[in-house]
Amino acid sequence: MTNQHIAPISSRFLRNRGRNRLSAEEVAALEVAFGGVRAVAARKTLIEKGAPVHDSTLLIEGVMCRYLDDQQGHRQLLGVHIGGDFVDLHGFPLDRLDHDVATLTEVKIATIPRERVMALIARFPNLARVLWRSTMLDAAMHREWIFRLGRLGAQGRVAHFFSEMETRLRLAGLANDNGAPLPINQADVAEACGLTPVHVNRVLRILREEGLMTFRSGVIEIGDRRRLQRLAEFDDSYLYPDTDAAP
Amino acid sequence: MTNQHIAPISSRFLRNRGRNRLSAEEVAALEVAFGGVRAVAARKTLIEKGAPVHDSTLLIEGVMCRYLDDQQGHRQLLGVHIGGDFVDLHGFPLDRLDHDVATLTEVKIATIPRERVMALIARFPNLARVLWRSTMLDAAMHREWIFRLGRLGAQGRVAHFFSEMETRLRLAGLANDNGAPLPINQADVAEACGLTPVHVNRVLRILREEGLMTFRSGVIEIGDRRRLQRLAEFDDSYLYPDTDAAP
DNA sequence: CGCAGCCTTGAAGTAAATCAAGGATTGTGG
DNA sequence: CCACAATCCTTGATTTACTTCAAGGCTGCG
Repeated sequence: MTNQHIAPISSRFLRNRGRNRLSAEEVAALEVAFGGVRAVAARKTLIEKGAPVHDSTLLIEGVMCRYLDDQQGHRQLLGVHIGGDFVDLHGFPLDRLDHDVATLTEVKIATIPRERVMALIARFPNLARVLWRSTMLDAAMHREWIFRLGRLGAQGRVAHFFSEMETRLRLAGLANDNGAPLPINQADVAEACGLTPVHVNRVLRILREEGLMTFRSGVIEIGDRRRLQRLAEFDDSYLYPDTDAAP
Repeated sequence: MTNQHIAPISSRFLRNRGRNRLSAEEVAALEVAFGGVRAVAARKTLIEKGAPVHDSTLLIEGVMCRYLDDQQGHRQLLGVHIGGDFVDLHGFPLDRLDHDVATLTEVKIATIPRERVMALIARFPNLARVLWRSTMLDAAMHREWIFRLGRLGAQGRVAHFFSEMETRLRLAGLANDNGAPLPINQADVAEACGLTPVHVNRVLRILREEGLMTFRSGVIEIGDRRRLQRLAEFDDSYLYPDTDAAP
């Protein structure tokens, strides 16, 4: 099923998060609800904590993140988003956001005004379920991040982070034979894993020397998936790959 | 507004998570959808990871938790639930659960069969939004737990955990002048905060000696809320207290 | 060429884990 | 009502993983 022609904006969402769950009519209604596609530079905060939610933002291309700052201004990443993810859909039922949303790379995004989301889900109850489900997938990832930070050591955390990202990129159809492209730096990984950049660097060296994986120039390459996932205590079922992804 | 008479099962949910957002008709429909109230002993796993979701469970009284096990069987708590919380509503759009759900104390619960939830939200789109919103509040708490584990030291983590629980208990109308009752032990706190029980004990002693708070016999007492919240970097806005709680 | 951003490595310091032992509290059966 | 067990809490000594501080080396780009 190629949605690319009939749904240029939402095709990756459909593949990544909503596959086989929307009718042609629903896809068409969703597609026309978006405003135009917009480009945003890397390292820009798009939405500030506390801001009222007027739109929902779909990430089409690039990498974004959500984060909370601590008192010294150090970030804790709460999630990393890739093409096909809604980055602030959870703000729709909550009215305002409880954290910041920023770009990590240059991105292309499209937005839907809040009222149009309201109208869409009133007209298509099934679409409401698909959108709810998408926010629940983010919540499932949140839970796994809690596990990662609460129970794993530095090597496990980094291994888990990259296991998740590589799996998601693959499920979204964004990985290829050369690896999975994730153009972020070691400091970003540190902010995701609750570690210092220095220590992430040391951990990456160990993982590289052990042949488990490499992360160089923004590309993830898995060397030994089995051992990497054992170290990470990683089980992809929380990404619901069987019910949600490309075949 | 006292829902206790007209909605004996869902009254605390309404107060805690859905206040002023449901019509009398919606409340009545929700109330009759529940099966009977059931008691469960302390420290029982109610729902296992991977289990298909046939019902949604509302916690009426007592304390429950969600958790993931690591390879040595040590738990990481993902959330703690009090009266008025749905403990597995997120499983409704996801079909199966990605973690375990267990009781920490004796509890009273009520369940709604999945099909009835489907029928209810088809009939009352507003109820769908209120339920979605409730799951989004859990996600907001997840995010704060990620921050807690990723950016705070042991004292901050424990202070943050108890700040959250005390606030939630108060918003749910479950706290009183003697403090906020949370009948769990230090090992549970350790599993929530990603620490060892020994270290939680040491941290609690410091917090007690500094006059910030005490936690004894399952009761939280806040000594100096301002300083506790500064230590915890705690800001209650993620609990949406203005829009959601008792007046 | 020279600068900026990012990565890498070393040495010293520290927060929390681990290991170990006892003490308090609650509940229970004689 | 007391003996005893079970559970939970408390404290000390040692070890360890990660941070912090510091410096230098790549790589790509204007």
